[in-house]
Amino acid sequence: MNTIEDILKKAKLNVTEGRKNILEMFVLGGGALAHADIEKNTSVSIDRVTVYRTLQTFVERGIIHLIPTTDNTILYALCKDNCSDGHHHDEHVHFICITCNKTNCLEEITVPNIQLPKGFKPIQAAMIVKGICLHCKN
Amino acid sequence: MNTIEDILKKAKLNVTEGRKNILEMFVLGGGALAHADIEKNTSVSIDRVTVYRTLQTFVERGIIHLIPTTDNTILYALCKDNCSDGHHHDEHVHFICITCNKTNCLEEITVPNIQLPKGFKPIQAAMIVKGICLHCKN
DNA sequence: AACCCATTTGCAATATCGTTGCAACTTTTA
DNA sequence: TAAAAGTTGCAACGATATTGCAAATGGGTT
Repeated sequence: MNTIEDILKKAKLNVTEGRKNILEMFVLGGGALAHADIEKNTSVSIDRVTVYRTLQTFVERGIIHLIPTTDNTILYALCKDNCSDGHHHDEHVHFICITCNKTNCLEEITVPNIQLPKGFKPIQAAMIVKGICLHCKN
Repeated sequence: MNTIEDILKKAKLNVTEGRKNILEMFVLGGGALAHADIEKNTSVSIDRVTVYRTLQTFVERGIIHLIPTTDNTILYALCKDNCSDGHHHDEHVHFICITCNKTNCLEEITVPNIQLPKGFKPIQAAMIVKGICLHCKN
C-alpha cells in the first residue's frame, strides 16, 4: 500500500494532492524541513497559506514535530509512529550540521536525564547538538 | 559603582540611556526576555529598531546570549562573566516553565556529553527542559 | 455516476517581525 | 568645549505569518 496515503488516513485527514506532496517531501527527504524548503520545492504549486496550514495540521495530528533551534528558524521533521494527536514523543537529539546546514534527527539517541535543582519538575526535554555531520566531515 | 554602566564599559560600548535601560531589565529581571518584552516595558521610549540593534550588539559583545527554544520565539538572557566578544559559553541547561512561561538559565547545570553516531563531530550542544518551575510548583 | 456535506484550498487583505540607509543627535576623548 | 566616533530615530522596505471568505475538492451515500 501507499505509505503516504496511509499516514494521512491514520491521522484522519482527507488525502489531497497538496498534503501528499508535502508529506512525501518529509518521507523521502529524511531530514528536517523549513516552510521555505517546502514552498519552493513542491512539484505541484501550492499556495503559501496552504503550506502553513498543512504544516500546522500535521503537527496537531502528530505527523511531524517542531525542532528546537538556536537561531530563529522553524524546522519540522517526521515523527516516529508513537506520536499521535498533539502528543509528541520527540525526545531525541537533533543534530545541526554547520557545514551543509542540514538538521538530522538522531532517533536512536535519547536525551539524557539530568539532575535539576530542587523544586524544578521536568516534563519534557530537548537537545540540540551542532557540529559536522557524517557527510561533511571530509 | 553602578554595575550596569560597568558592564557596558567593560564591553567597550558607549553608555547611553537606551542601553542602560535595556541592560537593567536583564539584570533586575533575572530571567529571559524577548524583543517584545523589552519594547513594551522600557521606561524611556526606545525605537523598535534601536531595540533590535541593541540586542544584536549585546550578543556580539558577550553581554547576553540567545536561548534555544522549541517554538519560534527568540529569547535572550544575561551571560555569565566568562563570555566575551562573540565567544559564548552558554552551554548550560535552559528551563522553560509551562505555567508562568518564564525561561530560566540553570547556570550550574552543564549540558551532558552524549555519544553521537560514528562520523558526527559535535562542536556545541544546547539543552532545553520544559516543566514546572520552583515558583509555580504549588 | 451523481449527489451532498464536510473539509480543504486559494486569493486578498492585513498583521507581525526584522533589516537597511541615512540624517540628526549623543557620547567620548582630547 | 569642539571634533571624531559612535548611536539613535525615522522612513521605507522585505520577509514572514495570520484571518475571512468564496470556490473547489474529497469522502461517503444513494
